[in-house]
Order: sequence, then C-alpha cells, then structure tokens
Amino acid sequence: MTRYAPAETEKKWQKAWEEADVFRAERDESRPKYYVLEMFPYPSGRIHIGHVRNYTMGDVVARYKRSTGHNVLHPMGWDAFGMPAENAAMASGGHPKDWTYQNIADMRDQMKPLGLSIDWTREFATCDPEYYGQQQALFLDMLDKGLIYRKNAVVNWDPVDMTVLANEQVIDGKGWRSGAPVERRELTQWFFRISDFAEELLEALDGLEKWPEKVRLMQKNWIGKSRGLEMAFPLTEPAAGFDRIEIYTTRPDTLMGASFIGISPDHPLAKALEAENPEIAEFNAECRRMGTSEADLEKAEKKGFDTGLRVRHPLFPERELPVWIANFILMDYGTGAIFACPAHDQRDLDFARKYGLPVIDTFVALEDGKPVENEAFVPPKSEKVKWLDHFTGLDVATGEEAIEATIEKAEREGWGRGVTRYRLRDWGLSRQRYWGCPIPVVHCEACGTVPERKENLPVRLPDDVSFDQPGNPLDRHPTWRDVPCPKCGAPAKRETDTMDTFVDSSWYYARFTSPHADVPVDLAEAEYWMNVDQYIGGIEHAILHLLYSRFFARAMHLTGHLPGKAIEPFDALFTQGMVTHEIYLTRDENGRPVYHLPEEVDREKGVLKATGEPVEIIPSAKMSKSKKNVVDPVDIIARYGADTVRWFVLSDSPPERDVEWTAAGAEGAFRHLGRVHRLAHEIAASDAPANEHDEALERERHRAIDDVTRGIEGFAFNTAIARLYAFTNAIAKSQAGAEAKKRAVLTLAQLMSPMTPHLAEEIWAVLGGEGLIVNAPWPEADAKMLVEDTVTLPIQINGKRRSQITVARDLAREEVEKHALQDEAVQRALDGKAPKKVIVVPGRIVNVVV
RNA sequence: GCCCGCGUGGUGGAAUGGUAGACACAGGGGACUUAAAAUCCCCAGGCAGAAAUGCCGUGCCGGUUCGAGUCCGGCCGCGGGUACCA
Repeated sequence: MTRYAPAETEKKWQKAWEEADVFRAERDESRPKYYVLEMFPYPSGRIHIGHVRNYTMGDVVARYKRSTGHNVLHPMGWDAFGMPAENAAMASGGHPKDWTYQNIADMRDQMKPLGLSIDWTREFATCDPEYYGQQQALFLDMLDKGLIYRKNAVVNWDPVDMTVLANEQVIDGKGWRSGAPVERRELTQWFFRISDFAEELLEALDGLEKWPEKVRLMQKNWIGKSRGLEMAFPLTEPAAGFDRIEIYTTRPDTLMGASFIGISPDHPLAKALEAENPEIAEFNAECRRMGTSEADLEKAEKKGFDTGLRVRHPLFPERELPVWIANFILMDYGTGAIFACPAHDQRDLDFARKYGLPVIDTFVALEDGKPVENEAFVPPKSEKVKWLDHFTGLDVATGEEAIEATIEKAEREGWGRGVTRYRLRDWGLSRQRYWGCPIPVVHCEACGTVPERKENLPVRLPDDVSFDQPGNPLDRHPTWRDVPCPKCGAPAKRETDTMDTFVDSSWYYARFTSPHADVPVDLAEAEYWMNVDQYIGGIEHAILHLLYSRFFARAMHLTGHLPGKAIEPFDALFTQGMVTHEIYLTRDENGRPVYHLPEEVDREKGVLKATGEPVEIIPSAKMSKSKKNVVDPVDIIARYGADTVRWFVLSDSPPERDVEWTAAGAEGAFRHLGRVHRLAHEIAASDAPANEHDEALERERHRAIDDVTRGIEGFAFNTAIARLYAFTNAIAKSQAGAEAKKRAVLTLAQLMSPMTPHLAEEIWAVLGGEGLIVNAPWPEADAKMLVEDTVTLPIQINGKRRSQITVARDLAREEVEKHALQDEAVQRALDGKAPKKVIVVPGRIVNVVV
C-alpha cells in the first residue's frame, strides 16, 4: 500500500488542475457567479502564517462554491506600493521597484504550493504602470467631478532629516532615524471629499446585513454623527482682528457650567496672537513639538496657556470667561474651539483643577445628588437628572431633552443654531514619498494647478532615483519634475507627491473583474462579477480600508466607472482574527526599542543568546516584519505538505479569533491525514459484504454532510473539521460492508476537499470517483436520514443536572413530565412532596424545581 | 484618552439562554514488536472518596432567569483601531 506522501501527490494534482484550467474565471451569463476575495497582501517578501490562514479560508469558500454550481472568481494580486520598499532601499541601497518585484516573485513561489484555487491570469500589482495609470485616470475624473480638492493639513516634520514622517515613524515624539523631536508642519495637500458622503456611508451601514455587527458599529462611531449647537462667545475686547470665538458643542445644555473657552494651538486666533505675544508663540511651538496622531495628542499631558483674553457668556452677560489655548483641542474637529464644562467632562475637570479654574455644577443625580469634586459627573444622556436652575426652566429631565430645549431656545432667541456634524474628516491622499502612484497634475505659474492630459497617462515613476539622502527623490529629479504646462506649454513643475496606498487598495476588487482592460474597469465585466460576494480579511482593516473602499466605489460610480449596484462593493464580510506572536526587544542607549528574532532569544532564560542581555517579552502582538515576530510557514509546508498546513490552520481555532501561533499540533494534523489516506486504501481493497451495520453508517454519512455543510456556510471551519474527525472515527470503527464504507469515504473526501484538496483528489481516484473531485457536485444530505426516533433529555433539579431519561422524540410534554417525575433521582429529591414547578423544553431539557 | 473586541482544563478550543469541556494537541497507561518507530485500545477539569457519589468550577464583583460561559451593570487583564504601517 502507498504511504501518504504529499510531497509527490500535491504537485501531481496541482498539475492536473492547471492542465484542466479549472480555476480560470470567465463571464458566463448562464451560471450564477460567486466572487470571493481575500484582502490582497503587501509583498513583504515572505508569506506568514496569517496569510496562509486568510487564503486558506477564502479557498475553502471558493472551492465549496465551485462544487455547488457557481462560476467562481477567486483572484490574487499585490498591494505593492508603500513605505517598506523605500526603507529597504535606504537600508541596503537597492531600488524599491526591484525589491518589490523580487518579493512578489518570492511570495508567489511560496503561495503556489498551497494549491489555492486562484485564477492567476488576473494577477496584478498596484505598482504596475498598467494599474496605477488607470488609477491616475480615476483621479482626473474625480477631480473633474469635484470629488477632490486641495487644502492645508499638518504632517509630522523631522527637522533634522528635513522630511515628512509617517505616524509609525514617530516614536515617543521623536523621529525614528534622527531621534530629533518632531514638529507639526502644515503643507498643501490633496483631499477626497469623503465627508460629503458621511450621511450616506452611515445610512448604508444598515443594509450591510452580512457584515459583522462590530465592524458596522466601529464605522458608525468613526463617522460620528452628532447633533449640537454652533454659537459664538463675543470677546470683551477685540484682539488680533477677532471679535468673537465660534464654538461647537454637543452639550449646549451645560452652558451655564462653562468655566473657560479653550482653543487649539492651531486655531487662527492662537496663531494671530503669536505675533503679539512671544510667550504664546513659545507655548504654541511647544504644543507643535509632537506627532500628529490622535492617540498621542489625547494621551499627552494636558497643558494650557491663559491668553488673557476674555469672552462674555451670551446667556449670562455678567459672566466673563477666560480664553485658554489648550494642547488637547484639535483644529480638525468642530471649529477648533470649545467651551469647557469641568463638572461634566473629565478632561475639562482635570484641566480646571490643574489651572485653578472654576467648576460649576449644572445638574446632579436624582438620588443623593452631590456637587462634583474630583470626578466629573457624566451620566448617559438618556438618564434623568436634576437640573440646577436651568436656563430653559427644566427641572428633572434627561440630557437629551435638555439639549433639544437648549437648541430650540438658542434658535428662537438667535444666539445659536442647531447643527448636525460628523467626526469623519476628509481623506488626505498626498504623500511626500517616491514609491506610490504619482498624482497626475502639473503646477504652472500662469495656469495654476493643471490636470495632466489623459493621453499622457500613465505618469510613470522615474527609475533613476537614489535613496542616499532623506526626503522624496522626486523633489530632486529635475528631468522628471520640470515639464511644460499641459495647458499653456510654459515651463512648469509636476506634482511630486504620490498617493496614499489606501487609494490603491480602494478599487483593486473592481479591477480584478477586468484586470487587463484599457479603462479602469470594463463595465460589462463589472456588471456580471460585482459585487464581491464574500470578502475576507483582518479585523485591523475594519475602519480605514473598508470605509475608503465604500467611498471609492461611490466615487467611481459617479464618474461612470462602476455600475450603481456596486456602490457597496462587499456583500458579505468576514473578519478573521490576527495571528499573533511574542515580541522580543531590548533598548538602545536612548531607550528606543530594538527588536529581535525568536531564534536570537533564549526563551527560558529571557536573554539574548549572543550577549546574555535580558530581553523584554511582549506576550502577544500582531505579526509584523518590523517587530521581527513573523513566523514563516514555508518550512512547515515543506515538511508536511500543503494539506496538513491548511487543515491545521483551519482546525486550530475559530476563524474570527486571534490566535497565538504555535506549530505544536501540525504533527497531529499530518498523522490524521495519513490515517484518512490509509483508511481509503484499506477500504478500496476490501470486499466485505453488505450487512446490518450499513444503515447506521449511511445515517452517519448524511449527518456528516449536514453538519460540515453548515459549518462551511457559517465560517465555522474549526467545528466542521472536528466533525470530520468524528466522521473519520465512525468510518474506521464501523463494521459495515465495503460498498457502504466506500460511499462513506467518497463523501469524506468530498467534505474534506475544500480544506485538503490534494488528499481529496487522491482518495477520489483510489476509490474510483468520476473525473476530478474538484469538478464533482457537493453531496446533499437527505433530511429523512437526519432524524432520530428517540431523544435523551437531561433532568435538572433546581437547575443542576442530576439525571437523564430517554423518550420518544415526539412524546407529548405532559408525558415527558410524567416520566421525569418517575425518575429515581427526582423521587429522592422530592422526598414525597410535590414539585414547585416543572419546566419541560421539548427535545432539550427537563428542570424540576423542588 | 476614545471606539471595538476578547478572557472556558496542561494547550488549541466546543457549547440556538438548556447535560460546561465536543473534537484535537501535549501527557499517562496498555496492546503489538527482540527493540524502536509506526499503528491500535483505554484514561484524563479541580478537590474528597476504593467506588457510588458529593462539592467546586468558564478573569473578578453584582443582577435578571426555573436555568447564565452565553443576557444586563460595574471592575481587571489582553488585543485591534485611532485618519501618513499595511
């Protein structure tokens, strides 16, 4: 008998699929289509176990849908622009392009042995000029439609390297290479008007029924619709050309608790005051000496500066409030100015206590309402509270009621307007980097900003660049940068910023429907293939990538590049958990982390093998190359074969949950597949006659079909596999005849085929299945074979399981109760008394309360 | 800080509000073998007990319910996102 030898058989079946060209997807109106897509990878150079998990899940869905008669589109490509390629070029002197294409070749070589049912004829990389040229065409059409505009925005500026840093490159407020404290600096940048779509993107979330609730909730909160009041506080004396400060608040009901006005260091008034007051200039400069990330700003120590200016409270003209510049107020939200109500906002309270500002209660709890001391009183807006002499006359009311009453009063009296605002900001797409899609515009002194002509697309990245100095090499590339104006022909300069890589990944799913078209998307193909029926990817993309894609699909529709049906491009979304692994780090002389590979660390002693230096161990974190905690699955594939790895990653954990990676257990998966292989050969050689055990095995076969099918449909791959273990055990133990066993093993092979396609083909061939299993229709369970005549019910006494009874499946409730009360354990517990209550849940449980 | 998740045996995990620990991994015992490997069989949450069985047990505290791992409230811990990592 042949041993299970995946190294040989997996290649053989991959060749058979290739020769039959089974995974090529062609438009075919006569068959229902199914488009399954996994989030495409960044070509870091090595696949990691998270990729394997992601693509195996997608492959299970793709293969299952194929066998249920669908015309399946299952493509693969590369999210190939981005910072790591430039970092590699800076570190080792190569070119981002060479690095990227080499990585793609390497990763493709690592992926192919997995036997994924991918239509490789549709493969592309976002750094292919054929792709990014079409992206430039989309940009021009969107610019023409008014979906894109320019404005100033802040970036992280490294004053030593004289370059813009990504948030990731700012560590503890310092540039990652120079170590210099970063500054916030304003640049003119391109923006998508995504905030114009805030309401629509919010409302459409309700229709995404096949998306996880948590993702919809995250997006809802991110869009952040709020109802509030816009109003102005007049300055007691005009200053720096301002006579008032416009604020926006979602809690106008607490206006009488206002204790000061806070403005952002980037507020126009704050900037104007810098010219007059060197102390303010210094304070603002200090505030700007930090990164731009929201997390950093919010977590930074709260600091303020009293401008000395005063405003008059519009409702209580006798009250004057001081105007402070505060580092925690963001210019991007609202108007960049707030009124602070320390009694009902913890951050305001901390600030007030620090600077000795008043704390004025506006409401207290209904029961034992006490004034605020060191903890702000912030009940839910829907909770009734006792108002203290409220200006609307309310006494006991909820926050919501008080807000509405305040807005109504403000509008009636003319000192404020109720407005709806969104937290969502426009999407800045400019990046001051080389390795991205060039923004196809030219800046002309006479004509201003001029779009490139479409016939000149793609605007190709120049190859002759170097990364031996910091900054964007496009800025110092005269023959690429200096071009004639497309409009007037005068000397002009190309835009040297490139696009955010999120733009690349916001439409690749549409490009896959016609990857070689000479327009961005062939509408006939998109009409057939869109939408993506099942999208699969990491939960870390729950907001940005998915929200940008939803916006971009709408923008593409408005510019005629997608049919209206595709404005929500992903019908169903599954967010897989991340594969995590320990991180090992030491610190350099400046306290900055230095990461180490697992093999460099003595895990037992917690030290570096080479130096004996102690390492910090972070127990669990997302795998990332920069943190050096990526585990390479290639060795395991080489050792056990693709089917074992596929089986193992699916069986190991529920797909939506994060998993700490450990290879322990892969061996067991391999042994099991070997067992299935052996079982198939034994049964193929058997001629045991039909007998009385056949029916039981046949019933088990139908139950397995039913359970596994439901497991796959519901993304419960781990339990589907547990069921397949049980089915295998049942076949092995069964004494049924050879025919019944053959039927069972053929079904086992089919049920396993989405997970372990090579082994399934092998078994199918051994047992004389017709053609390739990949082309065989999915087995169907006979409902009649699934029902049992009797059912065993647990009996609880006072909610604790004490006994059980076996009764006919359809026995009446009263009869079940009667039987249960006869039970010995129940009799003992009752001790002759009548039960207080008996609960019978038919088919499930009996609970006797004594 | 804010938003969203997650927390169950030695380990991965299972469980429409209804028998907590399915199915595995690691482990222990046994069969086969000269031996080993491979394979097959059995055991296995904790405590007490020879056993029957009893008590305890799903991060912690409280609540709803005949019944809570599951629902609600409050904590603790961990993870993701936080708009220039992808």
